[in-house]
Amino acid sequence: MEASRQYRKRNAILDCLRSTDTHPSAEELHRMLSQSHPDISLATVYRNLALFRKQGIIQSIGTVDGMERFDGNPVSHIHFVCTGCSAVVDLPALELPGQLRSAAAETTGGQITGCQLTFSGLCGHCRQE
Amino acid sequence: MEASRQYRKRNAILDCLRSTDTHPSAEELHRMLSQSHPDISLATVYRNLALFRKQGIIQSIGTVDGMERFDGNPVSHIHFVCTGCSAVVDLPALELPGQLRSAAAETTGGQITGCQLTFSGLCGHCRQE
DNA sequence: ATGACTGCAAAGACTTTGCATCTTT
DNA sequence: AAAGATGCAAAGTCTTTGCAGTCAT
Repeated sequence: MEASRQYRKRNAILDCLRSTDTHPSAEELHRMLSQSHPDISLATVYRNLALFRKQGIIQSIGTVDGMERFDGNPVSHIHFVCTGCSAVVDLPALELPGQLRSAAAETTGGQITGCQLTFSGLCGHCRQE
Repeated sequence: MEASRQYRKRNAILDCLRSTDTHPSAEELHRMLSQSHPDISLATVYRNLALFRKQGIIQSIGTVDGMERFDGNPVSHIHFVCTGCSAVVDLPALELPGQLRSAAAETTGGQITGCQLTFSGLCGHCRQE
């Protein structure tokens, strides 16, 4: 399709982020993309990540070890960050009580637009070392 | 007292952080301290914040607008971040259900050492603009 | 003297931006 | 021709670090 050709790299970035659960940084994403798109620029990755976030189709889960980490799933959910290897994993089985969110909304005046819950600790792999 | 003279600035930094509820960045803290300690260096602020955090007597509440923000209260608690002015405030009335934490511990293998919950939205002041 | 803390400036790391180029319409 | 996307390199920010100087023991 002609129309999509203009966005080949943009789409590749989004697809790549969506196809992984490692919550990569821009640089990690760039490294992953380099295999299929050897000429992709790190600046393009940064630019498109910023665009996607502005569009609300991805989310940033904050800074780990000085690097911003991204999640292709824009829906708020709970994460676990390993303090040893900086891995970030989803905890899909857990959910924040809606009551807590509404309590926060009440306290702050009713304008909660986002929330982020992150647990931290040593992952199973790092625990063995 | 002689012994404390060596730590005058270190203590001043900790006191300053503990005496505010604005969750300042290193630079904001430095600005605040400049009034009472005109010769204090930004590097000293950074160095001591890193030390305090390693000691566990303060905590970082993450990066807001590219700058790390600190909390003189080392006990984990819930925060609200304004997406307009980047203000960070405590929500002391709220508490994370212990059940959620234990569920996370179970899922990850029992090694949860920290957690951080942050709500975001527009603060009352920014809402009026 | 020795160990510890600090200021200053340089270095480092991550991210953003300007500009020319290339592609698509 | 016009609009949009990208690569490259430079610039920008926040943070850390090396080193010399100072203070306390």
